[in-house]
Amino acid sequence: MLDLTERQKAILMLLVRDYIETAQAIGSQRLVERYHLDLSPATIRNEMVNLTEMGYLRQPHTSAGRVPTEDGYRFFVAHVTHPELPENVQHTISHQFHQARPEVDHWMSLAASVLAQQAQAISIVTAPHAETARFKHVEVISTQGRQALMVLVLAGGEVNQQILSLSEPVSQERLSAAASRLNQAYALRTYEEILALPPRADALDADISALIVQDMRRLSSRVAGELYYDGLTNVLAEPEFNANDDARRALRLFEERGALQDILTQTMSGANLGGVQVLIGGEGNWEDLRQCSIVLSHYGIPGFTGNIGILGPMRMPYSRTIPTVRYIAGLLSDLVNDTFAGEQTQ
Amino acid sequence: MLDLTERQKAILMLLVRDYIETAQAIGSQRLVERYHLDLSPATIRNEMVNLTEMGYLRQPHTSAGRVPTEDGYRFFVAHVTHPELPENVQHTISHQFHQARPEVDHWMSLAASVLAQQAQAISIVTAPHAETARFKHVEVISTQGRQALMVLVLAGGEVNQQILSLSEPVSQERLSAAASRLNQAYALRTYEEILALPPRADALDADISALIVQDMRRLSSRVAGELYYDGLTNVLAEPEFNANDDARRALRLFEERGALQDILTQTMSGANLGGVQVLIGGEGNWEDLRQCSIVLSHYGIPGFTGNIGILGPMRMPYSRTIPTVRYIAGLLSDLVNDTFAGEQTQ
DNA sequence: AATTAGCACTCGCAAGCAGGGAGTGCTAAT
DNA sequence: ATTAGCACTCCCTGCTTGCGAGTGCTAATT
Repeated sequence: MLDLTERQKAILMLLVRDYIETAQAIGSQRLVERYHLDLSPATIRNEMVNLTEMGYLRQPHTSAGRVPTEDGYRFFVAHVTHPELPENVQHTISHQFHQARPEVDHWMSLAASVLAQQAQAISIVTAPHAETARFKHVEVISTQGRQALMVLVLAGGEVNQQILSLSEPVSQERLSAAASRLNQAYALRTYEEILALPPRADALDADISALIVQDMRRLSSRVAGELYYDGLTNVLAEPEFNANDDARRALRLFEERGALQDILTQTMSGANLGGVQVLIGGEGNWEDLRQCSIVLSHYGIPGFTGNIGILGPMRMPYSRTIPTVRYIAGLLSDLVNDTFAGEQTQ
Repeated sequence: MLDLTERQKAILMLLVRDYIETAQAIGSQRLVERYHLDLSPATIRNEMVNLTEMGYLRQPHTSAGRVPTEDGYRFFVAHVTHPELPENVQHTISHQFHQARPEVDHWMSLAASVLAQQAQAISIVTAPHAETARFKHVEVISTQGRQALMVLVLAGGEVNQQILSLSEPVSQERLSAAASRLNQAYALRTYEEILALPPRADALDADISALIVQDMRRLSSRVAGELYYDGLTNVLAEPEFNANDDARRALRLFEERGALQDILTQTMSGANLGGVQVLIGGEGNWEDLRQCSIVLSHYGIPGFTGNIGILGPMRMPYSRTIPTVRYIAGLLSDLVNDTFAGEQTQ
């Protein structure tokens, strides 16, 4: 990447651009014609040989045009200018967006749906997730006999419900009283802080408390909130995924959510809030993504963030996708900021 | 369907069975050989002509074997015996199932995943949903400034969270007091009953109350609880969906959840609790499902039910799928019964 | 020394064609 | 009523062929 001449760079950029548009191997003559280059095809060919040797291009077969390699795409993404999204697109998106009902999960699925539609690919959105879970509120509701439903709300609005099996039937009054005592005692504490407190004297309180701690521990260990996605069918239309079981393997990521968690963690670990990360061809780590790219960004406020991104074919219109992801991430950040900022900085 | 001779019926059943296994047009000779019929291929051919005229079979092209029509599948499903699931499969399933964590949403996604894996198709599960929403509990949690998070719990355990924008900042104490008053006043009422009560005197109470009613109205109008599904990639492996955009159209149903709601409503409206409904080829109503079949069942207890089912190619091993759906529906019913039965009958 | 024209060569792809095979419908014999 | 026999249909496969886009190399040009 260091030793590319200006001309090589120009050729590479044009070629990748053209290939992204047309999905066909690009030949020297075609390149000269489409972009009115002041060079002969033969010269282009010589440079193509160089670029191929350097690993930026490859030939699907002898006597075919050139196609970008993963490194070729990486170079392209690193050097292409990502324009601001056009005004009218920004308006369309923000308009769709402000029709959201005031439920957090509706925001998320709306963001997923708008992004999928804009990018014509699979969108990935995770709900905002607090880095350290803090207790906000618990409610225990008797359902029948020894069963009760525990609703645990964390600071930041994550809600978790769970069935609680008691050793004997307990009245709603006693359950409410216990919840109220715990609310008092645990307000805004982490599960570690709760564990450090003296154990609850009352047996019922202790049971509920144990479940709270177990729940909070599990939520703390998660790296992201609930997953939303949309646009699966967009990607099935792409030529590289037709009749190809690479597509199946990539889609299976969504069914084994663990894998996706891994990817999110590893990719976003070093990223700062505004930055968009691009993961091309699985980067050698994820075999199932060999044909795919992922464009990912954080959103939110420090300590309370989610992820938003796109999964599509490696041949993806990055110069459009990246600004789109960035723009919608910005909208979500604003939303989180308006709604939750106070709580985290208290 | 009335006027089929025993022999015609036997031929039709065998042919459908064979086609489901092999996905290839079935010829007369093949049928005789595989099933050692005591008839000549010519006789079979004559009967095939009849069955074709009656609309149970068709030829992909002249001089090819026969393939079932939608009516052919319907006949098959109506007349095939659905054996009990083998003991060991039952054990496997119920074992996987009892490892569920005690959260309702985990049950649902586990059911979806187990079913998808067993049937090698797309599973559909909706969370249990009360026919009439009854208020159980509300909690209002201040987040920052004028924003608050309202958590509404319905009898039956459906939980809904929503952002509440107040006209001015309100302390957590006042919010809790208001919630407590409303909990007292609205316990186990429907939204119609709440509307019939005298309006709340306090302005804050009235605001929250309005949101509760709005939320409950929306939840009441829904026909099913939250949707879970799994196994999308199973179906992409089927030959009829390769490089075929019918597959895309069918999968898009999951992204436009409205369509799926329609299907659930219309299909299950008349069905009783144990009964499994089979929807073949979209039944003429859903163009997008022309190539697909859906096997659906209710589960739950009267007044508090969900749906569970399978979407797969029309060429589906019904005699396995149907018992599997039935069995898992039974498991879910037991679970709902154990956890929530008391509440609904109170 | 860099660029380019010229050219032989490679290889995928589509079209065309032949042969085989599975399966059919019809007719006549059983 | 059933079946053997048979001509016919049509898909599928493999093979050949020609075409075209594109390459790499060499020698000429600037």
